[in-house]
Amino acid sequence: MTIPGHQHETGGCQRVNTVLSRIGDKWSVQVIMRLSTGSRRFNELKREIGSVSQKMLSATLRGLERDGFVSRRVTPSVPPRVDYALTDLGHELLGPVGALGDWAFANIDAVEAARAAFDAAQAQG
Amino acid sequence: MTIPGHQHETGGCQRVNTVLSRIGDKWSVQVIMRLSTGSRRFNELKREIGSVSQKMLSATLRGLERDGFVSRRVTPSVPPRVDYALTDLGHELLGPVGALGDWAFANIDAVEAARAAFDAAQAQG
DNA sequence: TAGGCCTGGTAACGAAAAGAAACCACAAAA
DNA sequence: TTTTGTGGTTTCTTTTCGTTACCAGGCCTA
Repeated sequence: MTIPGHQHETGGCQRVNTVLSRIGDKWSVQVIMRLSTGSRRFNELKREIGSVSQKMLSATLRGLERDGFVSRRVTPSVPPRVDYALTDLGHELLGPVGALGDWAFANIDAVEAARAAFDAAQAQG
Repeated sequence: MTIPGHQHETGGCQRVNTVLSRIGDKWSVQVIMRLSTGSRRFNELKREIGSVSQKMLSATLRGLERDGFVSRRVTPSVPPRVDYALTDLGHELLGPVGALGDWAFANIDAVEAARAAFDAAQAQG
């Protein structure tokens, strides 16, 4: 399979998917977008995002760190201080992710209208 | 929060996330990419993707249909024939999704190297 | 005529992941 | 002395995922 205008084909999708699944994770996107304006501490991120649990935030940050998108800097004070920031790779990722976010933002009304129409058709049908 | 170079801010993220989470789903991306070259029947998609279960494929297609990205056309023959195709909105979505896929494809080596380095550091530390 | 295959799904069940809440050590503040 | 805050981990519950079996109903084969 070849996607028109895009150079990769299906064979590479297994490896690419491991990257896309990270980006698709809602917590990862939230974290990346917030770190785009500067580094944050663990609880700063938690407070800003609000609805994320500590467990999922730490797992998300570890995943992003493992993939090389986020750096983790520990200051061994009391209480301990941990700062997270985007790496260069993370900043590059911000380009296509931001474009997707902008598209979603621009088309959210169309999507929500489609949802409402679908739900109405289901309820009536 | 304002993302540099992007016009949306955090307040809209709840609604936008409902769109991004759909894109993040690996089955949705697979389906969208395969439908980019033309319409497919249910079992054509199932055979091409290979690893997807019927349950998840039907759930994915219903979600994409609900969001207005995919159209579903039923031909009441025996056996019944159901064709799925991208809508105009689905084709538009292909742009930013393809860009993200290209970025992931171009940077997969960097990501995998970061993963290997992280795993090695964990095993040794 | 009995059995198996094809279609596009749905129902039931076990496994895996996500989410909520409690707990940790330690120090500063109240 | 009780509370607050740090960055998590552990435990338990709920939600989701994946596998398997099953459906109708006409086709083909033996």
